[in-house]
Amino acid sequence: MAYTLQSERRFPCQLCPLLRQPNYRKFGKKELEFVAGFKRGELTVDRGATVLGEGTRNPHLYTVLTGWGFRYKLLADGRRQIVNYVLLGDLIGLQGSLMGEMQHSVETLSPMILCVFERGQLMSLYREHPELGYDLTWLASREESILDEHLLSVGRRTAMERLSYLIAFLVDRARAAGIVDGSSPTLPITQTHVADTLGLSLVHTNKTIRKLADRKLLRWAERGCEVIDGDGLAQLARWEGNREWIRPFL
Amino acid sequence: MAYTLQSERRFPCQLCPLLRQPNYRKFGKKELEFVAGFKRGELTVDRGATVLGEGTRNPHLYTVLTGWGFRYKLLADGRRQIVNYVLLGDLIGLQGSLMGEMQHSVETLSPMILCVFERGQLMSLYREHPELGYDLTWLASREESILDEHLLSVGRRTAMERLSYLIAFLVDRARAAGIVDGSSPTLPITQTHVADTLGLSLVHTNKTIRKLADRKLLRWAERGCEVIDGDGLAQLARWEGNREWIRPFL
DNA sequence: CGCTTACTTGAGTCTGGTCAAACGGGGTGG
DNA sequence: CCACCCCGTTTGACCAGACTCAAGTAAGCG
Repeated sequence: MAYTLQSERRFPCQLCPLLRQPNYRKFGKKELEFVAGFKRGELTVDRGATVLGEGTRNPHLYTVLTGWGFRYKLLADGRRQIVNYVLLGDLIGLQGSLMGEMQHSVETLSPMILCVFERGQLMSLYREHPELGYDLTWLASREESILDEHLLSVGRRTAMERLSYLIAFLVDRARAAGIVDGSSPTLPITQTHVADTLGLSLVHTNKTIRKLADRKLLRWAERGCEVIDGDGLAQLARWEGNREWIRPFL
Repeated sequence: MAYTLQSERRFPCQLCPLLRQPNYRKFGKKELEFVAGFKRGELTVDRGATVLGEGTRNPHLYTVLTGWGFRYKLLADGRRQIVNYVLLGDLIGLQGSLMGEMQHSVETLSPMILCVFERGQLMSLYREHPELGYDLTWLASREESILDEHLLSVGRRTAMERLSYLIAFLVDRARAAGIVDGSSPTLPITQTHVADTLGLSLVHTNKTIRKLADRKLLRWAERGCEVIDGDGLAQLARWEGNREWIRPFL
């Protein structure tokens, strides 16, 4: 696992790739300057690296600039539950910054570049740029509503519905983030990740995936899920979809 | 279902019962004045009333002054998932205020008195009192970390562990809110609520409750759960407990 | 070439679901 | 005052969705 903290920047804020995404909100000049000053550097990590660990106190906050990752919690005996995924523009470590200690871990699914911020400066953000403070609450609130939906899924949907929901959800987010192309986007996850997200065993997850593959709603590739019919999946899960037009980020 | 919006106030902010709770943070004088100005009135609702409905746009935000309630989501065919409970000092409707439309509903478990705020004035809160804005993010972030734990529970714990966790969790929150007394506090929930929280059927929930009752960890009363050994329950669930010292509120 | 990771598949088991019925308490209309 | 009903709880019988165990294949890598 290689961690690289760069002082020279591949993505100075003024050229931040997030600014070019159509459904990511724009910054005012002053805000952009403030955020640029807030930024401490960039962190590059390999696939499979742990960005933040449960129980730790990390002095940093991160925004995802490229790549995929996931948040999870463990029980003492190793049972794992993935609670959500992180991608372009998502903020990592806010919960730890506010409550002191991380209550979950974050691991990458692909190589990832992160924008690094200083925890300690958070309060000055609220003081000097109330709109950015509002945006942070917005992000936390959005996470909350995603978790509500996941909980509904794991608690009350059948295995088939859960799987359909998850894949539809992920492809929806990837589309909103503008990081997938064309008609059959591919998600960089393994069946083990799917199982640990849905609260199912690996074997049963595999059998459920086969059924959806037989129905031509998706195809399973090496280390990834190729989504053939996202709408069909959403429908099967009775899921309304994320209706999200413009989102903030830091 | 009776809804009563009172203009005369039983709880003027200066005498807010929340100010007397030891683990609820104190307000500065200016903040208190601001919040008092932010307050629009009080709402009194019966047990079983719906405070906020999924899909609606309510111009208000609420803080719980007395009583218990729960947040839930429904699937089209009526399957219900309770995602969390609300009690003293919890903010209801923030998600809807930020994202426009409520993505979940809130129903009461007991008569409830709520403090009513105006959605539209939220931004001025961030501008005039950055610390309060920070506190809102804190609250959203805490909700997020509770949901993470619930997800872990529903996804990866066994029926017995889930039940133990839920009861330990609720009694912990009630204690932190200072709304339960003595050694065997009683939670105002039915077995149907428990089932819909844990993602189990009512029948199986009942059988699991019987087992814990046989082990003398709890006793089931009329419409409620009397908790005999909260620590034993937490241990059985392998749950660490909420370590929360001081919390904010509005 | 051997090792590891990811995916598959079959067989047998078990946790938890469904169906059905019954009980007790509280409220209500006759 | 009583009969009835509804709600919440309880229990038994049976069923099934999901789990565990086990084994095997294919691809990628040092």
